[in-house]
Amino acid sequence: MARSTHPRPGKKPAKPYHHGDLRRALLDEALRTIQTYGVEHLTLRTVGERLGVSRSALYRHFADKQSLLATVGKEGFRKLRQTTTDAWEQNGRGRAGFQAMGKAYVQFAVAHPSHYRVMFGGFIESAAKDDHFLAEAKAAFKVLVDALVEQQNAGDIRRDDPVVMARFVWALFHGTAMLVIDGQLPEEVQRDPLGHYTFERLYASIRQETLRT
Amino acid sequence: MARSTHPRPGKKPAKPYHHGDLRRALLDEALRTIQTYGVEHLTLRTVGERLGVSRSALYRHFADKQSLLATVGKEGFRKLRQTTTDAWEQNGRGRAGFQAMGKAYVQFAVAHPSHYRVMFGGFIESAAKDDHFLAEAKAAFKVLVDALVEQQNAGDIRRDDPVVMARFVWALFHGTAMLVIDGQLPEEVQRDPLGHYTFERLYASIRQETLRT
DNA sequence: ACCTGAACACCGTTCAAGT
DNA sequence: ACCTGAACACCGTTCAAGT
Repeated sequence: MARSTHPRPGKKPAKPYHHGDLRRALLDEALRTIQTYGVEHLTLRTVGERLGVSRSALYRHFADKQSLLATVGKEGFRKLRQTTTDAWEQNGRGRAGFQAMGKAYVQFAVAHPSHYRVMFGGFIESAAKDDHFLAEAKAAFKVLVDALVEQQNAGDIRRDDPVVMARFVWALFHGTAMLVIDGQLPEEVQRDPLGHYTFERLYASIRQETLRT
Repeated sequence: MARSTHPRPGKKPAKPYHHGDLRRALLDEALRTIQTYGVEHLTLRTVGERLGVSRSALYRHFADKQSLLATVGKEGFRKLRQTTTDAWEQNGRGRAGFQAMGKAYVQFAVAHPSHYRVMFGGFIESAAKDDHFLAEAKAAFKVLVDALVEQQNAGDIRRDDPVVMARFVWALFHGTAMLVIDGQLPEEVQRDPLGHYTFERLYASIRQETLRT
């Protein structure tokens, strides 16, 4: 553990300067600021100050503010993936699991509106969306595709191209989430994010029609 | 038409200082900057400079940057309303008109992504959303509701609460628009914004089922 | 009534210098 | 290797002063 000589593979020398893990601390503090005050109020100076660190210390760990933001967004996609996966698996998959997944999706956005906006709101310039970011976003989308494929195999829903179906479903979840956190939907809808009606109509549109022979 | 004596008590003295209508010019220039470089690159200084006017001249016409942005957003809702109304009316209403309306909606977002983001992306703080802004947003939504009611009366679609239906449809349009302008959907989808599949599934979910007696 | 110009309190980012 | 502190070129907003 006392190794301080390492060419590349070394990422964390385990012997820090100020913090145990300043990079992690910066990310946490940034997220905290974003959640509390919104992305537009996130300043590197305050983040540094709050950690008792110079405002330029951040540049040891991130290329710039965009890079910090991209990492925050990336971690958002990971959390979103986990919460939707859990909802799907812990609610018996199938139709009930799928509904739980949709609710979990929208609820994530409602619970972390600013974080969700960082992921989708155009704050991260495309130049900053590195491979890790894109991979994480893709993985979150794949959860949806997988859930659809499984329901297709169970004969519950239509056998359309699952990726095309997933985009359709995603648009509905995403649109609902965005409208809710933008305050465009009334209070009542905020309490029941992905409402019964929405899911009923969604499922009606993708379920396997019983063939009339 | 040659009236320079205007209806409402002294708004524009018709005798300007620098520009014929600096307020209008500021809005146009702001929108131009937003469309070209994005909201996050909009600075009052550059807007002023570009119009050959001091950077503080703006404060004669708007309370602050938020107020300018709110007006830009408000005008976006008006344009959106006009384009969707036109699509609906010029395509024979009914199912075809409704599809045209959906396409027009998403196409508006694709053609003016930054403008659309100003309207929905949380750039305008809720304090800045005055009555005019909210009224314009509401009016844009009403177009959708009206189109649904008309289709209900024609017996084409379900007789659910039209406002609830409209929210459902809106979420789908909005989600599609947002995902497209965020680059989350592949190129092909960008060229055909509200794809055939999406509309097919949407209409299947809201159309009036033929009753089997 | 409308606009200017200087001033203020903020930004993100860079870079020589410290340990 | 990691961080500091001063410097730079930017912001939005205010306000006395000009016409």
